[in-house]
Amino acid sequence: MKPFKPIARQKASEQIAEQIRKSIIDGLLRPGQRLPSERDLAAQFEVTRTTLREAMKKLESLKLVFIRHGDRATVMDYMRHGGLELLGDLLARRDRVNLGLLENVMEARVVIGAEVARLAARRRTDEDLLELERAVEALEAAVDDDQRFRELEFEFFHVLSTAAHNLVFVFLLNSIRRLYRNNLEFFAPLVRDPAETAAHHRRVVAAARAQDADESTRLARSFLEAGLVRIAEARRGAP
Amino acid sequence: MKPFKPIARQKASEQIAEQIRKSIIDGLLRPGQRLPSERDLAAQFEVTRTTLREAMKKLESLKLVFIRHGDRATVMDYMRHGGLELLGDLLARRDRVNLGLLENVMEARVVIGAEVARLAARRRTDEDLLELERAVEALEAAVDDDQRFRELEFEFFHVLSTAAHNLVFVFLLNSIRRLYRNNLEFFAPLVRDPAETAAHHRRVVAAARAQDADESTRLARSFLEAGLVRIAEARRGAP
DNA sequence: TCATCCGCGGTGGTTGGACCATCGTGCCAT
DNA sequence: ATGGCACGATGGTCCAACCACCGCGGATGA
Repeated sequence: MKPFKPIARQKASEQIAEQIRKSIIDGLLRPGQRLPSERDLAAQFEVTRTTLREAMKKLESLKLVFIRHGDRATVMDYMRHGGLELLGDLLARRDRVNLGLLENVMEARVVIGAEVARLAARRRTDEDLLELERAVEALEAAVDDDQRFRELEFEFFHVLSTAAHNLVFVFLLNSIRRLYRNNLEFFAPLVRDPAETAAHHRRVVAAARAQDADESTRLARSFLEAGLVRIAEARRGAP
Repeated sequence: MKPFKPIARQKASEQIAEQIRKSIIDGLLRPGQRLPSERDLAAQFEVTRTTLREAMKKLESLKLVFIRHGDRATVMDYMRHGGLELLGDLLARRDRVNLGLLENVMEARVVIGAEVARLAARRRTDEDLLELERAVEALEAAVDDDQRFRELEFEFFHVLSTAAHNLVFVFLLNSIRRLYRNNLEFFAPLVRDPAETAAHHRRVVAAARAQDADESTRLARSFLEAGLVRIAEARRGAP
């Protein structure tokens, strides 16, 4: 199908940020530890301070380092300050941790998805309902194109979270979606028959139409829990 | 007690990022719209490109703009790509939205907190239990110092999420904690009697000790739902 | 005529070097 | 002992130039 994938052009500052990020996540750089000065680091990486600084700003926004004018950067404890953006990095490590983490993601997805389905059924406006219909119809029309189907399923979840009228869940699902997109290989066990999936989502929309919150919750929960089980099985299958 | 609070020194790049960020969030800059070139923007803000660029990188990491080498930055749709970091900005707007958003946050907090309590009761190791005891004891010892009590309660939640052995919830609560810390005024309705709070958390620890997941969930849920009610009441009280 | 190639202007990415602002420290005067 | 000051280290900003990439339109050739 698509034997080639786009090459990853990476900016110098990105590469530097990545090196330091890995060092922190792998524990080589410990919380509280102070990094060398920007001038020193720039010399070590053989780039200008400008470029080095861009990398540092990135790490700062990930809450991996704390930067203060007049003092050197110090490593932060990402277990206490890190956000969901770190999941991608943690997932990509090829050791034992990642499969368990994958299960963790699905675990969270279950409770979040169930709640979103509940709220959507309870709060959806007529307009939301139209959007849901539209989204699920698009889904049904794309059962033969895996890649397109996947994108449309993302779209469906977004519409659903919008119908739930809770921005927190919208943003939460944005983060999870990004994680999913960037790590399709890992989430492969989740894919199931598109037609079956579309039929399920159709039932969720029906529950939303009927404003049946309990049914909507139940549907979403069972669907997502099935995914969790698949991930867990895949984990035990190849640990 | 503490009549003075630290002044907020703000870097030029921060101020610029903030201006653009607000323009995007307020809808003045719409998704898909292309920003002026870095050179133009730098001239408009009367700073160097270096500084302007730092601001742009910040916006990029917030998923508010998309930057590509050789082309101008384009505004992204934060409803589709934004993460939890945006909640702070959305909350701070003084119009009607923020109180509803506050309720949304607590709503999410309820389901997340309940699940964390459930998992913690089920998975806590003996070591986790020791940490929980330690955390709740520290809490009980600080019932007279509101500020310290608040910090220790954050610590308790962190320990609890660690005991749940699911990194997703750890990071999730990190984000919520940051939001809470940066917007204490808004969350004021949540504060209740420290002794009462400590007693409740003590019961959660007891449930974790007994590995009684249902009881743990019930406790956390009722506690957090009470908070949600307070927020909702405050909203109706002063809309 | 049409498709391909190529160059050019606009734009983000990087460089090098200078200067400003802030922090911590230790010396000094009071 | 206390407060003020000078100094060195370090992050923040400035400046000017050049490199790398994108889009497009005109030149080229079948």
